[in-house]
Amino acid sequence: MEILSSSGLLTGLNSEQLTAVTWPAQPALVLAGAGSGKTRVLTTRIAWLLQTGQASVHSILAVTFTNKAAKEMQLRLSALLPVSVRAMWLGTFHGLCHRFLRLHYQEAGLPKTFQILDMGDQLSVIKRMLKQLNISDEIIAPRSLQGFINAQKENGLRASQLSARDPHERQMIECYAAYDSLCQNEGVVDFAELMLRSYQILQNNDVLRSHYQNRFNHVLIDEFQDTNKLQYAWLKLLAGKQAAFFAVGDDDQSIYRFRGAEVANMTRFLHEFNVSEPIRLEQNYRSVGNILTAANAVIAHNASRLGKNLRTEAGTGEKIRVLQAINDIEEAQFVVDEVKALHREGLDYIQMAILYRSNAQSRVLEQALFRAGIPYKIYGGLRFYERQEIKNALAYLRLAVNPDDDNALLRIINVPTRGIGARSIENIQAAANEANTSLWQAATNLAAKNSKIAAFVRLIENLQLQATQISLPEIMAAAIYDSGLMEYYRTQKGEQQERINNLEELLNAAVAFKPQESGFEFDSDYDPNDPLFAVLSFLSTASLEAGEHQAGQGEDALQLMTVHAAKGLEFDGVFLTGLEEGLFPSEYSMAERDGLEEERRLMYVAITRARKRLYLTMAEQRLLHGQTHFALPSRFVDEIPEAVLQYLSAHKNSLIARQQSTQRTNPFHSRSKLAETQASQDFDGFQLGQNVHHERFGTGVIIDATHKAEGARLTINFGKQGIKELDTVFAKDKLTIIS
DNA sequence: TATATATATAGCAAT
DNA sequence: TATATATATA
Repeated sequence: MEILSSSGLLTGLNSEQLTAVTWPAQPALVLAGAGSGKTRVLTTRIAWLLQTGQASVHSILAVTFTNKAAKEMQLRLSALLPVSVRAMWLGTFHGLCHRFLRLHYQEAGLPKTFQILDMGDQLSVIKRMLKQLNISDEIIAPRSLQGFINAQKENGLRASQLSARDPHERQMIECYAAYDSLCQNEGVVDFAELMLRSYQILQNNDVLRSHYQNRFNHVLIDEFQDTNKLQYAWLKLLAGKQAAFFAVGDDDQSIYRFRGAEVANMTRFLHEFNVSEPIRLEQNYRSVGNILTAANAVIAHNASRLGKNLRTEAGTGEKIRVLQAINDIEEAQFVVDEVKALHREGLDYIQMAILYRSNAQSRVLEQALFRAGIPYKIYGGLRFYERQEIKNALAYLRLAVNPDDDNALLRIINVPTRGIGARSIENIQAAANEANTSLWQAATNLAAKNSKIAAFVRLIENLQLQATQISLPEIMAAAIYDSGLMEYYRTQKGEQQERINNLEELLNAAVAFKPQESGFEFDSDYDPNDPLFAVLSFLSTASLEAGEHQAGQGEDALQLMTVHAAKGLEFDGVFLTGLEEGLFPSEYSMAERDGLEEERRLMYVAITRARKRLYLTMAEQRLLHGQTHFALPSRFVDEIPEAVLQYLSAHKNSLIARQQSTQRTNPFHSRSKLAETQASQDFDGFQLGQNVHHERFGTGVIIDATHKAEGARLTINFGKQGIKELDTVFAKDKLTIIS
């Protein structure tokens, strides 16, 4: 073991990890369980390849899904070895494709200043296009078209490669084609287009393809289970015949099917690369035994798995605490009380997280935390770069560098209001259609006749000029102040201080921005001293890292996020909230094929975030979208062995272990008084929120009811049996009220 | 043309 | 709940 002793790199690795890290230059699939040291394996392998001279920084392609993960790897790598990480192609799929397209914009048929559409931008382009084509929302819903287009692109398919099975689908495909040509005219690309465009260039351009295939001899991919068809194809194309394809993933943590991820890529990989057996990392360094028992038990309910069982050398630890609250407010209060108690015992807030299935659930928690004066930080939700004032300010900049961006123009032509109303905009659009030009071009033509349009044109022309002359922060300031945007928010009534602060924050971000660190590759075409270079990098970073902007980092604050956002993170204490049927698993998932398995994997991810202490909480009643919902505890809680659970009840801030129920199926059969009074309207002898038993469907809860001419119609959630609608006229004697 | 108010309508996870 | 659209009125 010469290498071992000569280098500190490999010390401390267990034998599974060592096998993975020092795997020869051959394809490998590493099946890495949660908390098994996956990131460590990846970074150590890269360092080892570099140190032993098997690879150079130029010959490595390393891909992650989030910017956070990419930065983490950069950081750890530079701690291991003094390498120039910037020269390495290490980044997210979208970040690397963006870099590629900026480098090869000519081959890609894109303008040098092309801009990126985020989901919101994409939706407005689609709406605008549908209006232009005179297609109403009822015939094609903008959101469904958006989903359709993205799904096709993620499968690597252009409109021309699709065939329709019915007239509606034919229209969707026509819209897809129209959308693509609109984007092309306006010089904008959406997220999926970044990938597809890069892929197609590599596929069609022999020179470029062989250049990159010769260059990369090691291709490493993290979170492989979340790759979609196109991403996998892109990786294979870049790897070529001779590169070593090193894939790390966990099929049990595949939670992005809704955006095209295919777990099947893992088995496909094994087959296509002739890998007989994956390398399994099953030693968990994160959680105590009880938590792992729960995670293993839950995930065992899934049928399609590669198979893996986590083990730990830590003790069993505490039991997992379970609480069912009367409603969402009480649930939040319980969490707050527990957080306070744990903090008093010496646990830092930053070591605790509250997780939930959907962002809408954060509100109640936030209020309770705010009242209690606990510092907290929310991830996700409305991100910094998605706020309207930020998007408005950036739209000025986008228009300045790329005047064909109609979306940007429409966004701010009358923000702040400058007398260009709906009528004037229609005129501009008509003129643009007539002459087949961009809106900007049409506006400049109309400026002679309309003084208000003329003023707007002058404003933008001035910004355009500045974009070639002055520095990024100065241009940003011009976009915010000269446009009148800041003044607009200052004089608007209502609480606009937040928006003003955000605009100032945006200015700070522009001052602090370092284009060299933005993952932009230097090319002879770009002069790093050219302000345009900085503006383009800044705008792209804003689109690609919309969520990463974080104020007050390093502060001791409780972490709030969705389970999706929590993937890859770990905390000493985790509160998993809203564990109710219909919410988690979500009701949408139940209608989809294999939807439940995906939700279960999500549950698995959630459980395995916790190191020492885990709480599972749920509410009998909660307010969602302004309506009261009733639900049973999530089936996933039932899937955890009772031996590792401890049921609690919340009473005046003190916890009393609830008498353990002998009924395995429903430990929560006592109903609260409050819930009853709030749902006391009578429906032929039944009430909302009541637990009932049906001879065929088992135990369920009444979630909705309507009066009928005779009797009433009840909507009952029977958990595993699904949601059923029953008429009391027929079903009355089959139903017994049990609470 | 700009603004205020009323009413309908869809609603999950995120690079 | 948030957002879009319609309608009224200055």
